[in-house]
Amino acid sequence: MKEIIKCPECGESQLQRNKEKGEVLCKACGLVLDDKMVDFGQEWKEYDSESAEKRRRTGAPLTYTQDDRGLGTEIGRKQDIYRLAGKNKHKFQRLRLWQRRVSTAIEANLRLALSELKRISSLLNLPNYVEEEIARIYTEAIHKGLVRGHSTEAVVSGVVYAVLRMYDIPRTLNEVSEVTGIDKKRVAKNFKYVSRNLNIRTLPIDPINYISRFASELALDAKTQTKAVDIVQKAIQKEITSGRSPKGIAAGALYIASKINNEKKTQAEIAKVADVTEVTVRNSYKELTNRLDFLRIELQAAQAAS
DNA sequence: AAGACGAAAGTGGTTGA
DNA sequence: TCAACAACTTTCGTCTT
Repeated sequence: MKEIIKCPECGESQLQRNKEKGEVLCKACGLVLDDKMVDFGQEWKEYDSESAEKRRRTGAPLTYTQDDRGLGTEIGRKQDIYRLAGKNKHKFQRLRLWQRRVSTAIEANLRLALSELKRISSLLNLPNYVEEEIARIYTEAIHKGLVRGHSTEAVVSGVVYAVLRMYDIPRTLNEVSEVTGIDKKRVAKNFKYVSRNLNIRTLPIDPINYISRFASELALDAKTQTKAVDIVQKAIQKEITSGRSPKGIAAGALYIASKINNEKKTQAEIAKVADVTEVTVRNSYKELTNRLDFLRIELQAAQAAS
């Protein structure tokens, strides 16, 4: 699947689709062309042979986002049934009985969880296949009895965040908390809970994942964004980043980059989109400039030029 | 007046005895 | 399990532009 469009910023044609983030970005200059893009091509991806095996199918798509996997039909309630003529009445009663048998607690819970998920994923602009993955993992969770004794919504929020982390989708805990209505701490708790019990491994967040999103929210030039990425990479090499919040690092790098490229944003503006305080931006900024010599030089040069 | 800076005190999470 | 600890937040006063 190759792109033939050229980047409007630098003319290079090395565009890269980033399905996870719903973005298209230019490899050369880092410009984000479309960050609300969702859903291209197949809705699932083969990550390993095992999950691919599970999801490969023919015929009507089997989907995890509907509790009966898209194959079922609701059978009407009693009042409706008794209005039917004799012959049909009997038939429908039998069907309803059958449906009641398969309507276990699990399915009822799934139904609730999945309608919640639908709401969440549309608010977060998640690609289809991510929604599917969340549904799949929640289904797994419920079959392992992880939901018992826990609030459905809370577990869903944990699974949502876990999948976002698995796929490097830069959404913060706060954002998940906001759309789910679950307290931030509980989201984090449930994230750990499901990760532990389902053996989901997640790496620490790479600050670079946040940069393109923050930069486009601030309407920063592509050059600034590239610069910020560069700064973060150097910072990682020097091991300045470990133990620090990735959001803070990304924010600090963006602040410096914007200063260097003469399109300075205030600490407050950056703090706002990065979802950290000004103080954190400040500390990160200070730490980065202290430890990375070339930044001091470039900042001085920028100041002299203006 | 707005922005940047930093001190002080409080919070929640991690770590190591 | 508890205490020490580092990072982050909130608040606020003071400098700088």
